[in-house]
Amino acid sequence: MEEVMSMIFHGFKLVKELESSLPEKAPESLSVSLDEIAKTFGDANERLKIVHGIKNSETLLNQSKPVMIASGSDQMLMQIEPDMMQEYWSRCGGFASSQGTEAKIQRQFMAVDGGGGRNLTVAEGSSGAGSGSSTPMKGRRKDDGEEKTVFLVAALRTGNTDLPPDDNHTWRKYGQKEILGSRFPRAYYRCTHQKLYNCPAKKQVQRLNDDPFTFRVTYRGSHTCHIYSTAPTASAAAPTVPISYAAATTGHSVDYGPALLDMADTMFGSGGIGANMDFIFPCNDPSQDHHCSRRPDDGEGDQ
DNA sequence: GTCATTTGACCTAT
DNA sequence: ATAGGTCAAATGAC
Repeated sequence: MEEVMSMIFHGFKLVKELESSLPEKAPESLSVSLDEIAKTFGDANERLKIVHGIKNSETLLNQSKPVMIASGSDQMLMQIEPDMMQEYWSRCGGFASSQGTEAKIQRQFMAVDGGGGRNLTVAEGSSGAGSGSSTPMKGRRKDDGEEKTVFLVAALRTGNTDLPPDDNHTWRKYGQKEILGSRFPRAYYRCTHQKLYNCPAKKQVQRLNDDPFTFRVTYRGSHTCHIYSTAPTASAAAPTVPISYAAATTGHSVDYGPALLDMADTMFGSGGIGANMDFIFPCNDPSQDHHCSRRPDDGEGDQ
């Protein structure tokens, strides 16, 4: 299994390298790079199937509820189980939204995919690249050009089901509102360190109408805080839920196999889109600024 | 006492 | 006018 993980992370590394050199990439060279990336994930996929005796990844999707990740700007795409989400959170310490070059790469893959791939979800809106504005304006509308990333995240099925999975950032709830046409209210969170570090990161959490066990989590803005904290996500309302526990209590598989398989499948194995690595492994990207991911023993509030 | 959550009011975009 | 997003006082937990 570690070998598969290694292959997949190597694939991500290749994607990152491609991303950074994209502007000056010749078409031939680009094609070679894409082939290499596709082969890496394809190999990982095949290896997974061998290791887990998997014949048809579709059946896995019926066994474990995935997490969908989408970009509000570019209508995309990813489906990952909660434990995988935790994995990349922990590796990257945060998330970032697409903009600029990454968005271009993404669109290229959208074209390759033809838009007919399975496991796709369409994110709301079509807002452009984020402005990162921290203008203290009340009641600003959701599609005002600020960057936005949408996740569909499986809720816990036992314990406190009101909590979305931990995302390695600390949030303070500042509002809740009934939304027209929605059975469930939308909760508004901002970064715990908003005041102290003027961190503009925010997120909204809302249950889906047709699936109360799935949260739609919308992230806006980037973390600019450079502090770690211990408070649990979305909630000081409950004790910190260990990552593994969160995954286990969802009733979903805690085995990386199916998750990685599907990830690879989605991206490359079955016409997936896949170049949106910045949604999934945004780390090492100097243009992104998430530094306030959680660390076990540091308490830092803003009040 | 400190800090997070709740919730009604307010502000702004549509 | 309405809906979505935010503020801030009240409240509760620790």
